[in-house]
Amino acid sequence: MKWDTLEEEPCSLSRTVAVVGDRWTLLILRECFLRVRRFEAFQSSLQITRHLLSERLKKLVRFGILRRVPYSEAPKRYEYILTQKGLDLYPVIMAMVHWGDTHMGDERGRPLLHEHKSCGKQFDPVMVCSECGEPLHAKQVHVHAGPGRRGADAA
Amino acid sequence: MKWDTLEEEPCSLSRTVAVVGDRWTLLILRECFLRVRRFEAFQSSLQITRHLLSERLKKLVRFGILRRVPYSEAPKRYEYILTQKGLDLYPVIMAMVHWGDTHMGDERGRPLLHEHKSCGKQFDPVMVCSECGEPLHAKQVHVHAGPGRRGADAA
DNA sequence: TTTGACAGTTCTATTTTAGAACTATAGCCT
DNA sequence: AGGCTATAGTTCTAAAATAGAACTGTCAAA
Repeated sequence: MKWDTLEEEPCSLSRTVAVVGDRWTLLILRECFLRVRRFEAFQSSLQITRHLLSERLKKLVRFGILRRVPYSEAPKRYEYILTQKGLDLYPVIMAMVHWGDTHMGDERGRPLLHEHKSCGKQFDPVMVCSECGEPLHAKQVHVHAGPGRRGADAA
Repeated sequence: MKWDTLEEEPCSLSRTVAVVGDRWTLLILRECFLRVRRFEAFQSSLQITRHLLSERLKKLVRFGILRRVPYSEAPKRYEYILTQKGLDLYPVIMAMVHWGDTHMGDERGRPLLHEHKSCGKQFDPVMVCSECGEPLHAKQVHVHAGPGRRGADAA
């Protein structure tokens, strides 16, 4: 498959996967949510090659997930900050973290704990229905074609 | 990075990414949630090479996300069915779908609509705090090290 | 006995990624 | 002035993963 055309498929998952569906991009986003913003900081905490880091950051900027903001004029230096579009990826990251906590843990317990500032408690993320507020389960969901769907492939 | 060691890192995101953090795996899981179960069905709807499909299915079985269940004795044929561990990935997939709907849509509207059987309405997935029920936003969450964390890297 | 469906495996060519070295700008120290 | 360090990249080659196509094996139906 040509991954550049994936983002044009009539499937929202494909389009998302085209942008954030690779290992390094997801790990870079994790760092972003942990307030990492600079090239060297990403590089040293992830051990990603500088080449790939450079490329992934460019891609995230191109898709409007990160903004490249100057923080020094001489020499010109930039840092990478999540846009609203990027912040909106939080549920994706948290859903993955929670799955990892639940199914990939070891005897030592969770690597990270999350505290909700609003209520002060340690929490888990729960995905609910926007209409009735009940937790979502795959079997309770019926999928049907929407307006953005041509006949072709499953989406 | 050796991706085989990623699953042992003290970070739940890394561990999840090690298993489902590539393009094809995520697309295969989409098909699973759309009730696709057989090799030929995955292959023809995804246009994935048979080689990679075979490999990814094996990996998903190895990690306990899919079960390989015989549906014909002669000739021996199998289908791939989500386990509970696999079903638990639903929030990950739905979070990605929702982000795609929100940020990667085109003028034609959504490719797919989701109806919640429990309440009968078309819905969006919303991620909320398990303790107070409020929608989660990155800025309202404070992260701190848990018991499964050694000093080393960000997680 | 030939065709077709299904579930893979095997092969080569292309693309991506890893790993290391290199470039460029500028501040700071002596 | 000359050299060291910090930051943010780029460039190069080798190794690994993926694409694309062909092949294998089992069995049923025509």
